[in-house]
Amino acid sequence: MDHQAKGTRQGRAALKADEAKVDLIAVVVAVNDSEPCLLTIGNADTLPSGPYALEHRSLQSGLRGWVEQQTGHPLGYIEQLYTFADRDRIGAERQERAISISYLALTRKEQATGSANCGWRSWYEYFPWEDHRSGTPVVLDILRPRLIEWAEGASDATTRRERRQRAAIAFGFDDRNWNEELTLQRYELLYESALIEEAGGGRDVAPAAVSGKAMIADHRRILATGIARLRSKIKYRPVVFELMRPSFTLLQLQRTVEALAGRLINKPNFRRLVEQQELVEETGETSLETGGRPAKLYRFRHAVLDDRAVAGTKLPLARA
Amino acid sequence: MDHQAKGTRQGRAALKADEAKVDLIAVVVAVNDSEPCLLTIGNADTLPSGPYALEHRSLQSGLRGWVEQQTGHPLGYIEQLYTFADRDRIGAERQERAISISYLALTRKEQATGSANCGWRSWYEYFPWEDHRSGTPVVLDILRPRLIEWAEGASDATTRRERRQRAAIAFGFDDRNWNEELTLQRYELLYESALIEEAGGGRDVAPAAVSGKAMIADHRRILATGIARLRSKIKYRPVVFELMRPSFTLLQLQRTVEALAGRLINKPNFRRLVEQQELVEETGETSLETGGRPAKLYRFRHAVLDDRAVAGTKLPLARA
DNA sequence: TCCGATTATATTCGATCTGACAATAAGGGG
DNA sequence: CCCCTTATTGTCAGATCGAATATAATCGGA
Repeated sequence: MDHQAKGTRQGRAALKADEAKVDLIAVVVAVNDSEPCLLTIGNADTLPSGPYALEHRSLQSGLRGWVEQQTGHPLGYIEQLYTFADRDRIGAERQERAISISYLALTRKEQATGSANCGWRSWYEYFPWEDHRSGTPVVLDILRPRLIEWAEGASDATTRRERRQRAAIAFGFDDRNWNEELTLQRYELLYESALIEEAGGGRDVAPAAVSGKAMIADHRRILATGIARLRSKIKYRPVVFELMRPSFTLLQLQRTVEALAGRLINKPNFRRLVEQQELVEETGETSLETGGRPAKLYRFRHAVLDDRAVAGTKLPLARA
Repeated sequence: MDHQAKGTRQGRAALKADEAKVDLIAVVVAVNDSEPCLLTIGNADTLPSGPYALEHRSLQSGLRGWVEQQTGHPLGYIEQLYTFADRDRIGAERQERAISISYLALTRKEQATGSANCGWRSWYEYFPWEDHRSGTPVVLDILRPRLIEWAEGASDATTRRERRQRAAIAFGFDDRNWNEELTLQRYELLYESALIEEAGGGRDVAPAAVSGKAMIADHRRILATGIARLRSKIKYRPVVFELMRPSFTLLQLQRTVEALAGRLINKPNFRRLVEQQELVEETGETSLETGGRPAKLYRFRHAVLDDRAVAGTKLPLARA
């Protein structure tokens, strides 16, 4: 972009100070045995990341490089999530600016090449309240009163009402429906109310089994962004197939969607929508591994164009 | 983000080279007299922008600062669009990296404070094929054969079929429906087929009345991204109200949505959805400026929480 | 003052979509 | 051969959506 204004207003030295470090950071997701998994590195709970460097041809290729180097995993589908400026970084090197560009990536676990210093964890370890596949999780019984307590603790009445409403919408209180796409809003509410480790000085934090595992820096927030994006996207774009093996049964496909959404789907309705949209075609083979009647195997119809062109695909996720 | 790996693999000098300039760039939209308008600066067709500087408290505040300084317009609603690395910048200052972070902002025209070196233009000057409010625009009769010609010009059959399909989906050929959200895909197709000025060396470009006004650098691409995002967002989040005066008639609201979407909406259906979602409330006054029966004036219900909390609002935009 | 032109507002109807449930088919194991 | 398990197909009522129709209120001119 041209900035004629800048050239005139600032000297060359001041301009130099405008530079910033740029980090690329990845939320890499796979689904195994109906469990949505996140790729982490090191012993700690850290997302793969690295600086955008001169030798990178593009932001995306830089990200692919870092992830492959740190984890041995080649990435397929990639999508930019959000860019933010890291604050609270001043001090280390005075007046240094850092920008983080985060991405969502989808793969399959088997595609690892090297061992590397990395591992997979269910993303529900970090967000125990997000898994509603076996009904409302018990941790919500603990979090709900504390959220209400937080809301009531506000000084003025307006703030109290606003907090109550936000909590009610995000967590489905007062017989509202649970909306699985509000993952980020829920995380932010728990952060604001200091119910999770990253938020406060560890004073009133609930045990990890309730508030979930913490992550380095703001990585858990980035993960929440990725989950929300993915949960929203599977409803109108055929991205699930990036997570599937070449051939699969319809129930396996359903279980994968359910794992991501964190809620159950009505089986016949799911089949109806998948079939009537012609997203898949039969391979002709069947799978006997199911225990009951053999299931037909399907493959993704690649005639369905990729993300950039397809519009209008939908997956049925019960609202009520 | 922590990058232990980097510290070991690269020296301090190499690390310094990883720094990049960061630009903030804004697509500022307002709607006046049923016309969606874009805020541009200078004589040329340029979006407001400026470098992310040390004195900025955050990316958003930096953007607000630049837009206000360059145009005299305070911004209300802001939303991050996309971050990209500018290529083709090497040469000017060797090995310099530049990152652009783009934002979508919504305002009203009247809110300008200073005169400043800026102006408003209808965004359909840049995208004549996007306005379907008076039926299919005539420019499409010119673009269609040229797009087909481009598709047929591919070397192998697979590419030809893929190009035809992409064009058909994006532009609604072969009695497909027009999908107003595919603004970016359409721009990219026209770019690939060298039908617009920014794409080629100006050899086979259609006249501006057909291919639309060009913009500086890749600003028209950023604008396309912003239009697509806005057209998508108005369907499930109450952002239109950022563009309305404090009180308005339902027809004014409808005309604003139509201006953004570039297509007409059925009037009774629009009213039904707006009312049953309780997005607005009557002010008690009426407007006599309509020529016929006076229209009730409404205001936005601020009880409806902002973007971060509300989920499920919908505006009716006919699909067929 | 009446009439029609214009626009706002309210109501109805049919097609489609969606969620919930039921029924049937095909394998394995006792 | 019966029973258990899972796959697959079918049905049905309610909600939603697009389109069209009917009624109300104001203005301007005959």
